[in-house]
Amino acid sequence: MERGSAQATLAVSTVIFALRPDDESGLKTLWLPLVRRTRDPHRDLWALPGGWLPADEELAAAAGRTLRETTDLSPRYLEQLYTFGDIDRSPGLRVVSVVYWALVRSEVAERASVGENVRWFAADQLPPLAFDHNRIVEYALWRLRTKVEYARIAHAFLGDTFTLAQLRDVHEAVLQKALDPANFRRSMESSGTLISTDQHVAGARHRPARLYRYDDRANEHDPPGPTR
Amino acid sequence: MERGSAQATLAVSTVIFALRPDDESGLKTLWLPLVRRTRDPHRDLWALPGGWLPADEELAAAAGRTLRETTDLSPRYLEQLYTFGDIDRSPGLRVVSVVYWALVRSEVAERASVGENVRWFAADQLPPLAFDHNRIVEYALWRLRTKVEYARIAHAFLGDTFTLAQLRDVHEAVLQKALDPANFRRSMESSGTLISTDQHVAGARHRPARLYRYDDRANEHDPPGPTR
DNA sequence: CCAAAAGTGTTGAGAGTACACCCATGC
DNA sequence: GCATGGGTGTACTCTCAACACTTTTGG
Repeated sequence: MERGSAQATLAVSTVIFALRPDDESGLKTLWLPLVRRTRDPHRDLWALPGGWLPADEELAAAAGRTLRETTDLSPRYLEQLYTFGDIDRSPGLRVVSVVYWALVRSEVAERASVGENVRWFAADQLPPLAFDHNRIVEYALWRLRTKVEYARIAHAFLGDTFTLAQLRDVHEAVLQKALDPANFRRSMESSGTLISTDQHVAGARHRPARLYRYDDRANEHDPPGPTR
Repeated sequence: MERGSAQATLAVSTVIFALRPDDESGLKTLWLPLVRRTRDPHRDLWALPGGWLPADEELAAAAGRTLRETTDLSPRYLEQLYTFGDIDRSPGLRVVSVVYWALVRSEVAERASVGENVRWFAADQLPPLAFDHNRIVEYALWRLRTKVEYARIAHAFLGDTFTLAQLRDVHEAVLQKALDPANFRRSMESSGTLISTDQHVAGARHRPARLYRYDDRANEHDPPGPTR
């Protein structure tokens, strides 16, 4: 097996999700940051953050780095999504992109740096993007919504402690449907991933809500993923 | 974004599963073909079939081609598994491998070509393999066993028509546990992926079993995968 | 008739859903 | 008090596992 002369080029891109209140409805929806391309191909179109893979950098590290470079944020969740490598996905050059998807904290994303060439978009109202990036985002959205282990995912959008209402808000925003508060409480309590604290949130004109914490030990068991 | 000088090299490998009766127990178990490395690194160790990615070949096509080259078989199922790219996974050279997993027909795999440098191994009794290939196979096994849409997968191991007992055998071999025939029948019948034929299999000293066919239309709906 | 697997019926446990209802707070 | 969301109780449906039972063949 000798390495052939004609080679494909390796890139790493990241789909970064955050939860932000919609400007009009106020409901929380999924947003993601895109970067404006400053050169051809697809100059001036919006695209996923990413870049060529340096030979001395791990794949996930490259994804996390481009995430920090474009948003000044650190990922709370980062996972490989898929590798896209269609021959004609980039004009002229054969580019194979290993795509990651990441979740970042909502509140932090509010004050995240946005410049002329970085902008946040509502995930389901994207303009036409460069390359096959619309398809990639669609697939990332599908993966997010059909992911079984919601526990880690929902937690990635929240702070260290949170109320069940906040957690339910996250689930509702991701799943795009209302959840019964009573049943949601029970299913969370029986999932074994939550630790109830003694703290409560006062200040609202109703009964104070108890604060919960995520149980990190819940991760130690099952995940037989590719990275161990 | 200029392409850096130091580049990683792209390879495509495939984990190929077939169902064969174990030599001793006679029970069906998962087997996979490996190729012996004829050069360094890891000369003489067994490894997954694969090779460098030609710039003019699609990823899945490269996976299917190496499958045919090593086994003379055509894949009945082929899906991208994961992309492995740890810096130190190959000594000396930075290699990023896009790994696919495939299923082939059991009976056909029986008479598949095996030479000095190709051999079939029981999937859960592998020797130490080259590179990180043990880890890759482990992950492929996990994906196979936790895959939700068993319909397509189990069908990939069978012929065009099959009895419910044969289909149940496949499920039992993959899941490594016995299934209740009555309940299995009902769950299959209600899944909407089977078409019952009027044919029956005679010759056994018990009631003849009806033959079923897989309903290809069942695939047209849901799959929002990365490839459309 | 007998063994063996095909195929049917029935039951109970558990998960998920809908919804009525009580609790504690700010105003 | 009253509105509001936090939190509890309960009944209903549906899925699934367990298993008794009937059917149809070969020997």
